[in-house]
Amino acid sequence: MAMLSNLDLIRRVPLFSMLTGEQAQSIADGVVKRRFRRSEVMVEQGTRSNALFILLTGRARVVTADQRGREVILAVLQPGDYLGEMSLIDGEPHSATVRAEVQTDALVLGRSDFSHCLPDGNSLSYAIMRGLTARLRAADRQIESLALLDVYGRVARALLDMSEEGGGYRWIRNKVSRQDLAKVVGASREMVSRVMKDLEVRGFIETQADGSVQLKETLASR
Amino acid sequence: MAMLSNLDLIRRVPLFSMLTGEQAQSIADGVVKRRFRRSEVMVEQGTRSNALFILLTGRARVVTADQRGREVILAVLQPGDYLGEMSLIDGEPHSATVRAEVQTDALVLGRSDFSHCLPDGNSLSYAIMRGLTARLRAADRQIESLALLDVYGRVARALLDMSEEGGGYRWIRNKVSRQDLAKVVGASREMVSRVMKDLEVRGFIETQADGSVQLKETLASR
DNA sequence: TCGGGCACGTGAATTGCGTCACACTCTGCG
DNA sequence: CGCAGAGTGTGACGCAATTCACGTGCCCGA
Repeated sequence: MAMLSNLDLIRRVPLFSMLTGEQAQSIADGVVKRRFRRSEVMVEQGTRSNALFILLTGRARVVTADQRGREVILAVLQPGDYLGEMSLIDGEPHSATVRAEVQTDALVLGRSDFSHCLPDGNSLSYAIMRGLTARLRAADRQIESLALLDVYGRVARALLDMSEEGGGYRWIRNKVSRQDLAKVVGASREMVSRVMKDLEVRGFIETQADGSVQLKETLASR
Repeated sequence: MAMLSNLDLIRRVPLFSMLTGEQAQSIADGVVKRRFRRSEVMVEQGTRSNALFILLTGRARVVTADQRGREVILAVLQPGDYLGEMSLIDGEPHSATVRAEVQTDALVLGRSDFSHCLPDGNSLSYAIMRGLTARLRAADRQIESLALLDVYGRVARALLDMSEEGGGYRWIRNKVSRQDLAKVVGASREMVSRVMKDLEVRGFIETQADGSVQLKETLASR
């Protein structure tokens, strides 16, 4: 490809197709082009890179992995796709790792340049965006659970997710039926029953008389 | 609860907490309060309701179900949570059904009132919002697959999702390794191998010499 | 008050799927 | 050219999890 100015590059990106000339120029001034080698990590789960990456060429893979190294592919990004926006919107660390599958070029747009394209920090639409990214993070986590964990692990994780802090312990206040829990973790009612009995016998959880459940510290480990 | 004006109600909703008095009043004028009975359907998968619902009291459950009626619970909504925004943002039908678990009151905000709180239709932030909702739809669908389908079904669905129209057939152009496909559908490499061989033998798919794959019409049925 | 849902426990039979082990075919590269 | 490494087919085996078939307690409305 011939040597192109940043402005020319931006004009080829669908994400920016609606910008006026002035806006496009402003983006162009803030943008840097960067090349990633095959299998190079573009952003890493758990870290922050404070930038938006827009793929120009190549291909990248969004993955999460458990501690044993087993991977789940959440998405494959093509030229025109972008990444890193969730972390910019809510300020949390990246929820997944992105690795270049082949040599790929990307535009890098820093946090400050990106954020003055966003709606006002306390507007309704910004609140909606935050809500969407929160749900997307939860959804990706759920996909990982379903793909990598057995019913034991999924039930334990679901219990942790539903619980809230209170008096030094984690609690689940409103009683959840095992039937419904089964529909959350994608397992049979009977299996959830057996797993929860087991968790109780082993002392990981304790259901009170009023139906609420107390979670022991040790549950998080498994 | 005492009889409250719309404006008072809105002031209690976190989603609207940042609005100025003027903006809040404008929302208050456009909003209607509606009561749903226990187990009443608030929005139905596949339809459009062109409104944003904000829970005031009660509880609602977001579910998808397959044709055999087996359900997956994607989320449980509490007072302050909202629903219907994805359909308003991208104009597509609802991707899930929401049912009230108990009697619940909700504010209903019509499309037109909602949309002039959104960023300009052709702004960058709006493009980002569309991108987020698209990924959320895909993620929810993937959760449903993992929870309800066996490896056969998940592989078939993944192939359909990756394919694109071309010359009367659906095609997958860039060769996908079975190894990677396994990481997408959450199964073992060996199992994906066996399934794909089976799909080939039964005439659902046909891999060409160049590595691309042709999908037969009949695949969609299974 | 009684009966009929509805959520729940539990055992036994069944199976889908992961794991292991091994042989085979490519492709790129020294 | 030949070797190494990566992706792949395939059978055997074991186990995790669904399915089926019960019996149980409980709440609620007639």
